[in-house]
Amino acid sequence: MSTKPASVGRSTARALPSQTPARRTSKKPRPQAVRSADTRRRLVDAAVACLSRYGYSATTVSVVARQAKVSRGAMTHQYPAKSDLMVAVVEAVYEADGEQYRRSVEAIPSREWMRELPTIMWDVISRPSGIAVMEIMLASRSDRELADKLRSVQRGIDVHAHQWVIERLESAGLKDRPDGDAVHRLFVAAIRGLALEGLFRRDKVGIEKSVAVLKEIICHLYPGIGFPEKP
Amino acid sequence: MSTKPASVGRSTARALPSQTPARRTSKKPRPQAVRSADTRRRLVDAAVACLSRYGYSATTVSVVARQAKVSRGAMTHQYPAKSDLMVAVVEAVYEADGEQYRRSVEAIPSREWMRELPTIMWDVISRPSGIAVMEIMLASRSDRELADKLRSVQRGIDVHAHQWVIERLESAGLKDRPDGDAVHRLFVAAIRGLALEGLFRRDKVGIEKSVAVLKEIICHLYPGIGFPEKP
DNA sequence: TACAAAACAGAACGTACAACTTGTTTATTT
DNA sequence: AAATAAACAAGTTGTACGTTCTGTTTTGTA
Repeated sequence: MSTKPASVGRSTARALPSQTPARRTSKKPRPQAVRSADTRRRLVDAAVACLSRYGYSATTVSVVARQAKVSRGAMTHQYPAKSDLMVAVVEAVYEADGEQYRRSVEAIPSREWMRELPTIMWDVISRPSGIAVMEIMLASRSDRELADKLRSVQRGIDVHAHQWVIERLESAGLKDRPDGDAVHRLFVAAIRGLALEGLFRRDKVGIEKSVAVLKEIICHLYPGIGFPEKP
Repeated sequence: MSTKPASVGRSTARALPSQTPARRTSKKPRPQAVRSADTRRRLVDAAVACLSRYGYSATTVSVVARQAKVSRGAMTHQYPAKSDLMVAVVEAVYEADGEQYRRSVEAIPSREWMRELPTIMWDVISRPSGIAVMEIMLASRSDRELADKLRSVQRGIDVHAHQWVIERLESAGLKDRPDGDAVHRLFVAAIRGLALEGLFRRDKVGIEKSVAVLKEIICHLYPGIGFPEKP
């Protein structure tokens, strides 16, 4: 019989080691805009770290708050629901990724950047932030609320990425292939897959060899850019 | 204060719609071996379906049991812990995958199978069972118990796969590249990545185009197999 | 037929989690 | 300086989950 709910003990539920949030000593008042931005940034950074290291379901709000040295209350104030934090992560990562792409390409002699594209993509996608976004995407499959909030963010991101490559190609005097979108999607997928495998192998060298194969392949697919010289 | 555990209601916890397990009417006794195998097979099949559709954390033991039309008791008898079921899934999938590879290659004229390898790999890896295994691997990152149980299963699987390709190559009179392992890893990664993307796009055609690019690439990397003729 | 063991059924338990709630401190505005 | 609002802190609650437990039915064996 159990129509009456049993008295369930939760006596050990509050076992967090009483992390003391970093206490300020300075007397100068910090503007609210700064405080908010700082709290949010720390939460997003901590979330990326947890997601990339432990995966989505192990990334609980409590763990993120502790890692970020932010109280649960502050966290709830900035991101009322867990999904809000995850959306913030995706937004921040995409922004940072775009910046990183731009800087990487600018740092390379004009005609050679295409050959280095696989390495550039690897550097961006295999980062913890890349893994974090992948985890969030996977999790959104079983979380309608998260999926809905992500929909608006995700819209148009991949389109821009390929468009950007096309412009770069043209400014180098090269024509894109008719199936250029398929090639681009394939490269992203390949590097995502390699990054995934990297989560389970400490063998970095083997994966770097696969990225090198990608560089050879891109020279086959776009003969105009020439083969990479052996150093 | 809360040293005394609060009386927490769980009155709505057993809200499952009272799924009646399929009741037998036949009088002939079924051997235990058959009953066990049937229960296990149904649980594994249901787990694969849930994993591929909803992801790991949404694949709860209750959901799997209901989907499999198996009682929770029967489930616990066969697979005491959730991780045991997941290990069974991985074992079953790998076995089925190997069988599928063998059959696919045998169904193709000897010198052409290499050109079709991307399609063959796509057919195997992008199946629900392939997605399910990926989900389990990802989940094992934050579940030491699952990771430990998987370690013994996973050992030596990828090695066998590449070894198998090498043998096939040699029996066709072709020599593998010195970086053949990197190529193989790259192809698996690419198809995994494409399969992942397929979870979020209904655009099957676009992904098929990417697989077609893979076929072109493999002909570049192994010139001996010739280019695929346009039909 | 008797008895043991496997397979099954489902309720009960403890816990971890996200969300909610209440109270306190710090910054901004008037 | 007073009032208001933002930021923060932490305790509380409901619930979903994996596991464990107790009891029942079916199959195998002596």
